[in-house]
Amino acid sequence: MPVDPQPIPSVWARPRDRREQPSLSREQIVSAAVELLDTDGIDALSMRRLGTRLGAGATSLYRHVANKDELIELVVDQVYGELDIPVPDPGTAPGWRVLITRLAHDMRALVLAHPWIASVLGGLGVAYLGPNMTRLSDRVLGLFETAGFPPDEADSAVRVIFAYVTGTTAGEAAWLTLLARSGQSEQESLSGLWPATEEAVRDHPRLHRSYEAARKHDPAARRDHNFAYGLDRTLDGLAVRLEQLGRAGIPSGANGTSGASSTAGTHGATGTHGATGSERLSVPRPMSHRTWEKGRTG
Amino acid sequence: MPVDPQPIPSVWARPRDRREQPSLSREQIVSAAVELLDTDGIDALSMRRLGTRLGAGATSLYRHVANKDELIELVVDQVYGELDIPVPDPGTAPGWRVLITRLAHDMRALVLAHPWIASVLGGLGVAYLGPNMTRLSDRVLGLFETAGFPPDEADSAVRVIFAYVTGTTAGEAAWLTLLARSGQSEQESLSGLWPATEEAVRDHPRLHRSYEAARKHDPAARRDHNFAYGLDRTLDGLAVRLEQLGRAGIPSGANGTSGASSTAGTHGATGTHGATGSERLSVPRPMSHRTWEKGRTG
DNA sequence: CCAGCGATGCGAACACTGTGCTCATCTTTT
DNA sequence: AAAAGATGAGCACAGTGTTCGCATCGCTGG
Repeated sequence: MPVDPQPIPSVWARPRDRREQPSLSREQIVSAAVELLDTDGIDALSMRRLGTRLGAGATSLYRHVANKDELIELVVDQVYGELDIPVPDPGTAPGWRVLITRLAHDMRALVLAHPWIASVLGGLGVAYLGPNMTRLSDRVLGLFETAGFPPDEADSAVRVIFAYVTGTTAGEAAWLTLLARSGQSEQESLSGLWPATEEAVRDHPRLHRSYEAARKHDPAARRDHNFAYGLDRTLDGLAVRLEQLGRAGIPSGANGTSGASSTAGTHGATGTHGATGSERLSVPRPMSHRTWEKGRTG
Repeated sequence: MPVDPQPIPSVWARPRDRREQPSLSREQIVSAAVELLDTDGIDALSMRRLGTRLGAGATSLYRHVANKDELIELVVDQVYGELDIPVPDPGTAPGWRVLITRLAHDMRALVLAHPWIASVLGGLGVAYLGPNMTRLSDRVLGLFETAGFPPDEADSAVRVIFAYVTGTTAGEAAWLTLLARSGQSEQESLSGLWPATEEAVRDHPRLHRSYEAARKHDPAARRDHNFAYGLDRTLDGLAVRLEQLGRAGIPSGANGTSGASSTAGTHGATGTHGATGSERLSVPRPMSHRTWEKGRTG
């Protein structure tokens, strides 16, 4: 139910207070919040608990932070600030692929070190205008541009790896959170879940075999492997595109090495391409599902 | 603070009641919950509201559902049930790429139709043993296997596109939720956010230019394009791998066409990433940043 | 030096939340 | 018909985010 129009609330849109460093600063609050989140998880973050943790009353925090949502925006940006981002150094040794690989692994490590981020990423606006997030985006954008992506496409490329990393790590983080809550080891938990798993995959032979095979390996190592595997595939895909672009900017048509690649390099129009007959797929087609008439409010 | 070991709670691990269809059934509850979520969003889902919506008392629901978390597990699986999954039909017309593309677009449409899923995906366990989720996984697994992936690798391949799709759509869904809450159109919201955006990207010329360029296009079309672009890149990457596999099952090493592709085809060890010496990155390492010593209030 | 004043901290209060406990009612089985 | 068990609902409890009004602190101007 759409309310009457009002500007979207965001920390970064709201002007800061005049006073820069009062006795209890915004920075202290978000740092304490991160600490609390890291030690006790997302459910433990309440304004009251955070207040007492700071030796302050619960409601005092509202002098420095408008909302709990706003606090979380700040907290997320602070955590992203822990990343050191590879600078695009044109011409010198480490290629874009190495740098992006390193960054992706660092981002994963970051999320796994603060698993509560997973619970929060999907709930908060994507308007990530925080200073650390913008810095990250800008640098990676530059990295892709020096790698050879035209400026308007580099943005799309950045989104691809960000999507992959957050998609994978969100699932991992959720699992790790569940694990921490149960107090069991990863092996123990999986063993405890095994009967239910076996029951659930009874009618799905392929999945059953997959789970069975996975059972024989160390879970953490398996997650590491899966992440690296998917990252390599994604980077392969970007490399293919880069190769296409390198061949004198031919946007579509004859593909030399890989499978059919469809999307054109510019916005707005879908690409025409080889003989796979999937041109409509580059653009959202109206889904033929009963899902549609249900929820579309706007 | 690990609690003493206790089995991980999951709906699918708990035995169902003997009684199959009582007057107020579990199915009714989750259907009503989906309805409530679709119309009023995630914040509107409370047990009391859901109860009154069903003409029942609030606490009556606990006879059929153990938790709110459990309810959400059920709700998510029900929504995933709306997907019709392409069956792997070996030899016949539509190739794996077309089928996966269609499925990915369907999954995106599904999440966008139920944007609250984004708020919930990261918070809930990955132990998706729900019947619809297992069915989906099994079919897609089969699809990749018939495409040419060896069984132990197909699982990793499935994860790649799932990660990409959920990663992208989670961000989109969060944005759409924010939008719906504000009651503005996408254009209006972006315009209202523009001053803050310009301020935030002031010191980041590349990002600034990117935002500026994006401003000239229809936001929804841009999101569509970005999704299709990333999906094509991801599929390109998988196609490359498939090609490698096709060349007589060389698991790693000599790459013919694309950039360095490294990960070995088997589980158990993380891939060696060329000469970067980044093996420590596969495991969460403590970050070395200024963020750390800040919040030490004690 | 002191008055003033805005910025800050905080207790009480409000409208909610998820959920355990208890008891009445209803359905099914013996 | 009687016994047994499943189901619905009210009450209560411990929390939650957030607002409001009041007390207090530190700094500024006279």
